Amino acid sequence: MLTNRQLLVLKVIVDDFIETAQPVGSRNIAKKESISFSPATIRNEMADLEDLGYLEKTHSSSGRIPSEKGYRYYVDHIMSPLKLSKQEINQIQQSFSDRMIELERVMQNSAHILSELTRYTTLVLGPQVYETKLKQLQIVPLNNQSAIAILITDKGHVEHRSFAIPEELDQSDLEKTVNILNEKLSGVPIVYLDRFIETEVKYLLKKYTNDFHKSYQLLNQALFTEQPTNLYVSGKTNILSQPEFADVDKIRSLFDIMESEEQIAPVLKSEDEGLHIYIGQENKIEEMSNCTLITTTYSLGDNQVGTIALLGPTRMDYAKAVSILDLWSGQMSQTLQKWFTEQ
Amino acid sequence: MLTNRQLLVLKVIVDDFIETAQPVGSRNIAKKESISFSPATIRNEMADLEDLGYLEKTHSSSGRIPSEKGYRYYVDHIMSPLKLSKQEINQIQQSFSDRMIELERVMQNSAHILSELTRYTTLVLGPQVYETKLKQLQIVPLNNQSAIAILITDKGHVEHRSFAIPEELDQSDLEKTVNILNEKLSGVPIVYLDRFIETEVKYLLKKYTNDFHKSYQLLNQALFTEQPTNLYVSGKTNILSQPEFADVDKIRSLFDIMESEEQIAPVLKSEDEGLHIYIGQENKIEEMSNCTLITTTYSLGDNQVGTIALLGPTRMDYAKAVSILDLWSGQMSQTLQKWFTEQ
DNA sequence: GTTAGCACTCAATTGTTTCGAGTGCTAATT
DNA sequence: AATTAGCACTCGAAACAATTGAGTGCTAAC
Repeated sequence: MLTNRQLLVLKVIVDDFIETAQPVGSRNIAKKESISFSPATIRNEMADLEDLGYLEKTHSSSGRIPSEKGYRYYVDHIMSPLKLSKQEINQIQQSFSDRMIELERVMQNSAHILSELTRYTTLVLGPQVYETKLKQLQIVPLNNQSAIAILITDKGHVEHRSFAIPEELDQSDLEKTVNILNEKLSGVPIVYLDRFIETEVKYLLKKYTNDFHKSYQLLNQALFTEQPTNLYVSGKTNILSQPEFADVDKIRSLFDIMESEEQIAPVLKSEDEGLHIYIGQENKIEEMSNCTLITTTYSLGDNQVGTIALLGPTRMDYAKAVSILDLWSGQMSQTLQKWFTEQ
Repeated sequence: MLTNRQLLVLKVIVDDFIETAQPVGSRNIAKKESISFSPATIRNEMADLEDLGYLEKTHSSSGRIPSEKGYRYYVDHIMSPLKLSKQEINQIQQSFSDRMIELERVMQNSAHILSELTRYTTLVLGPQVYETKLKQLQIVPLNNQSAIAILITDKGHVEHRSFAIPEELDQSDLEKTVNILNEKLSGVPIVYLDRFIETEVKYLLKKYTNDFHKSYQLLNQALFTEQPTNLYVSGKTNILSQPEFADVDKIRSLFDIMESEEQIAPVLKSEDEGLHIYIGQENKIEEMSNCTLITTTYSLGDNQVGTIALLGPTRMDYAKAVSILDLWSGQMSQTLQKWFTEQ
């Protein structure tokens, strides 16, 4: 257990290093208002903190920098949430106040604003639309081999996928299946699609089509191919202005990661509810091992529906990042709630 | 006018510098097989070429590097197209041989393969679908204020846009307009949409709706808002492995450009038919001033429908890049032709 | 016209020195 | 017993000099 003074010293060092990116020396610490003891005392404390693993030296006679364990302790026990400025709060709130026609646009916009405010990279995983209803389903055959399925939800989300029409499905069956789907599936909440198809649609297909199996296959191709990810990223280049990324190789590997949804999306998807901080090596992706990822989820009612994250150097302004994410996720959840109950 | 020997020297220097990224000295040139005269002679020629502006020195006793004018001359008068390897040709051809359900996927795939082959950044501006027909138009009202328009072309391209429904448009007019549009516009070639609306649709709207103006406004909102750009970019990080981009600031500004479609798309859109090479300062975008952009167009029949481009350092492998672009654009045009006439 | 020869240039590398911010330890002070 | 002053020591960073070598331009010989 750390003494109060050790706590104070650790806090000052982390705060200073977050600001300046330079190792912090005892003399500089002693100059701070909050510090009332001499450099020598601080040196002793620092030596202890280093022994305990909270601090590191870059070389034998340098000042100290926080270790990952130090950041972890800071985040868990020391840091207090930052009070955001009115302006910052306003900006975040405004990203919700625009007339939201499409959820997509809100997401993109939010990502943009958060990356501007924090100067870190923002990743938003769009909502899993549990409660949205299928406003309309359209299957449009393009020719004999292929067709396009278009799903429109009542919240303005449009999704389309092309797929191959099963061979040997005859023309009349195709038409019938398409008609049945188009007619029957409108207005069905997405989560119930499975069940609804089981109970209502299957029976119709059996009744009206010649080759039930082929028709059913068509249906599955149209509705249940690939789960689309909806990841919005903004401020990718922000991370370039951080001094820890002066090295082109690091930049390259990090960018390659950020470019590929397939690698990032699963990480965000697997998040538990609430706010999580992954410091350095704690990240599951190796290329992020000198970054910190802060994630938080947002929800609709009791359902967690999406994730938002900030990616920056381990020397991140944790207090600010956390405050901003908290504010956003609260606002987002609230807005979703309002939006989904209003009409 | 350059002598043959000057031509040869210039060619050797450009080729060597493209390969090594190092200033080329007279001794090294003399060692090449194609060179049968001494370093001293070469030095004289190089001095002349420098006076003429085709070569530069990085400092007073360094070897020479090509100037932008030198590259320009090389590209215009010296370079001969590179014969591609069978493997390279195969890879490009294969990107067309997959069963093309969606044009989008072909584009994305092509961009990927070209960036792999060249190690430069590939930019593809998708086809302006002159000849495609509207397979289906759907306007789906979400609520009283907003609706979504979905356009599906017969080539599987899906486009959607949300828009606000004009206020005070009464319910019955809305329904009627939507019905008329949905019914009448299917199968109409995109280029004729304007005309078709003038001749066929306007008259129907006038006849069946109460407030023609509002309905007509609705139609315009649905069909003619923002022209969506369809830009596919691949291999953005390739450029990071070029030694000329060791500097983080340059990287940053270039990446910021590449992130924003709004800045890139117009450049590609404005291209004249055929192959164009923009070396360094010739680029319209300042941040690209130490890059070369090679663009070429592809076409359907006589109509130029899209553009593809490679972005790399000025020290680019011009011969290879040009050969690859030529091959691709030929294949693409051919494929489009086949595809649009076959059914 | 070509080339050998030579003095000259300059970036890059290496080694040396100096500087200063910082440490750890010990002894004096509170 | 805790704190602090004092001091020797460490080490990176910056400044400077010396060395090296790849390259040039020029002149004179071939």
